[in-house]
Amino acid sequence: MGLNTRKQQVLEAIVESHIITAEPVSSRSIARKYRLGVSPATIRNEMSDLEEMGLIEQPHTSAGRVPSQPGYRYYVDRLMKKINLTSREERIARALFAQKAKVLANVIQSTIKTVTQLTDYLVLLSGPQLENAALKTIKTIPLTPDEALVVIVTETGWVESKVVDLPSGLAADDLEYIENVLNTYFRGLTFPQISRTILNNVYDKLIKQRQVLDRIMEVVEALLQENEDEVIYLGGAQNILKQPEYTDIAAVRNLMSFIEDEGILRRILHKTNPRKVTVMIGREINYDPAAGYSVVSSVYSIGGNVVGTIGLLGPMRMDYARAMAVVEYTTGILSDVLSGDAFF
Amino acid sequence: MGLNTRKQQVLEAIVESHIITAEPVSSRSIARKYRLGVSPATIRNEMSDLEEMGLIEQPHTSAGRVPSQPGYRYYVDRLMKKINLTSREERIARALFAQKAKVLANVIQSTIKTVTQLTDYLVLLSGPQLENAALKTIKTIPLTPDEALVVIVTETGWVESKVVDLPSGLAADDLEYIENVLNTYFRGLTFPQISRTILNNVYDKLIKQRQVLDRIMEVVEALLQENEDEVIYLGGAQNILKQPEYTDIAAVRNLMSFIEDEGILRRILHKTNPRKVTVMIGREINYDPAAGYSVVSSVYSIGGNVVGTIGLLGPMRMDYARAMAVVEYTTGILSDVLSGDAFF
DNA sequence: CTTAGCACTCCCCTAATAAGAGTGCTAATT
DNA sequence: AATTAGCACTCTTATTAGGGGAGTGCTAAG
Repeated sequence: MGLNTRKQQVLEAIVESHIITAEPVSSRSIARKYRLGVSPATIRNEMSDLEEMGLIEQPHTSAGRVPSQPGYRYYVDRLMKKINLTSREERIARALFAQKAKVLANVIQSTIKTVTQLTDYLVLLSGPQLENAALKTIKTIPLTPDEALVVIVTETGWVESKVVDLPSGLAADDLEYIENVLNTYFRGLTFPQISRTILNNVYDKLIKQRQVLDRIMEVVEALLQENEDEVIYLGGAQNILKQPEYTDIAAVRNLMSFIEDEGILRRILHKTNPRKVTVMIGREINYDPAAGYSVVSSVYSIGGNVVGTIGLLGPMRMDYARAMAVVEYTTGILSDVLSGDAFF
Repeated sequence: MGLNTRKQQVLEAIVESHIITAEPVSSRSIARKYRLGVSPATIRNEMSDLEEMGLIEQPHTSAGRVPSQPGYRYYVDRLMKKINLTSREERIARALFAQKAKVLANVIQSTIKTVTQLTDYLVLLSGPQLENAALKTIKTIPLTPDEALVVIVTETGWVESKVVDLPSGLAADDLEYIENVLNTYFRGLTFPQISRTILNNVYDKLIKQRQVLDRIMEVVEALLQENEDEVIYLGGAQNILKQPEYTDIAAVRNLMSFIEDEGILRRILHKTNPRKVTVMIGREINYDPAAGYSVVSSVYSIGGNVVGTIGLLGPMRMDYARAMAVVEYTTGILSDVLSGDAFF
């Protein structure tokens, strides 16, 4: 779509104005606020052309224009200038990640908190997945005669724990012995490697304690499983009520009902391009109830391996430049924190 | 307030009808649905009296009547019949608690999930607090040269963990030695006992590793602190949109803004009577923005010690009987689970 | 004491009207 | 040939007015 300079300027003005005001944009307001050096009548002619091209549309005969989904797409791809967070905002974001603890729940919580402070959109957070992390230590802590806590530590400093049931009549020594064997055989391996290949090997050494081992492997697998199922965490639901499109309850309900479907959210986040910040606009999301929304997302990684995604969901009228800056920056520091290259 | 039988019947009819319909109740609808054997005119006379007593009120001259805050109070205290959950509902609730793991995050999550499934109100959950739990084991797991995971297990099977920074140049032996000393001295004591009395004692034994000990005690105290600050967890925010009073966005915003203030929620839950299910109606909450809401709450305990509260927040027009049954039942099984008397 | 009957009040829905914003077209201007 | 001033036209939104209806309060009769 080859647009001459002025058409581009008009489209840009319409998108940016509508992002701010959430109202249809009139020719006169463009002439006033963006000095294009032409009269409203000229702008009206350009608008008429842009509408014919499908880049903008008119809510009704005598209203201003609103960007269409292709219009936003054109804007994001060709007109929008990339922005960065202010150094103050970057400081806020870094401060929230300053904790060293890499317990899943903590990291998720601070990430969501950070991102909700930086935007008024709904935050979608997937992962992090342990799949590619190498095991460092497995520890067991007896709790009761028939329960023990299994703690798993990865090379990347990731800590997960879970309570397991033990078969009755298990000596304390047994547990310790198992722990030793597991540590010897599994150290340095990733979880898929553990569960797929070496398992039989270890079973031989531990025939006596097979039942316990089974339980512990169940835990390891459960942890993996959780990550394959990839729970999606949500945040900022209050925030999004600040957006003017959610002034009637029907819109809120519609939003709520569709974000309750985790499967959909997962599918949406999975469409994120691992190599750059991804923007999905309206129908591009490919899911009817989400037609009025957009998602800006970016992956984060541990030591180069993608482990999760941060997404921002908002109305199509999103501040794309800002949303992109936020997810880019937060996935960046999250990757650093998780990879252990923290710069604090 | 001595009400004759018929006045009580009329009040009961008004409250129960309004709880169901959310609309003002007319004399005629009472005569039709509740067979009191009198005409609407007679009921109107009674209503007039009830209004004079302040138990019901009229939104406007030609509307039916709506219960007032004292009216709900009278109903809850004197008219309402206590109900129980159906056995099917009880099964649902128990199933969700069937997991053995007593990791804080898990218990909180299943509790909230359970209660949101049983009601359409907002769920407030405080605690559980470790304050009164006796220590069973402290374990340390080295992660990196300068970080370790500290795991604390209580006699009640409670597990908490946190990552601590270590001073540089600490030998692995040191950590193990500290662990031993701590376990020897602290086993069986509650956290307040630990931090208040014995501390100096242990310090003598561990002069060499004082720095590490300081760090570990910081963690113990942080855990206590967290519980003194008593985080309030929320659930069911979507649920409450089902209530007809929240069909306009202003009501939703009002609700949202006041539940964002954790201090208030904490104060409200703290007013729960530890010996029975507590109902706070409208202005009884003693907080202006909450004047239109009610809270039904009940505490739960570990081995007889109160450790937390479950509350349901909804419009004044709440189904009190049901809400009371829900919090009573869930705090009951929660106490059992936490005290280790699980009956599964 | 109860109740039928009726006037009265107030809400809520609908239709009608006015005001306003913005366009599209035409004709004049550069 | 492109731009623009001017104006008629359209559609929305806000306001007002009126009718219908629900429900009460009062009065007088049972």
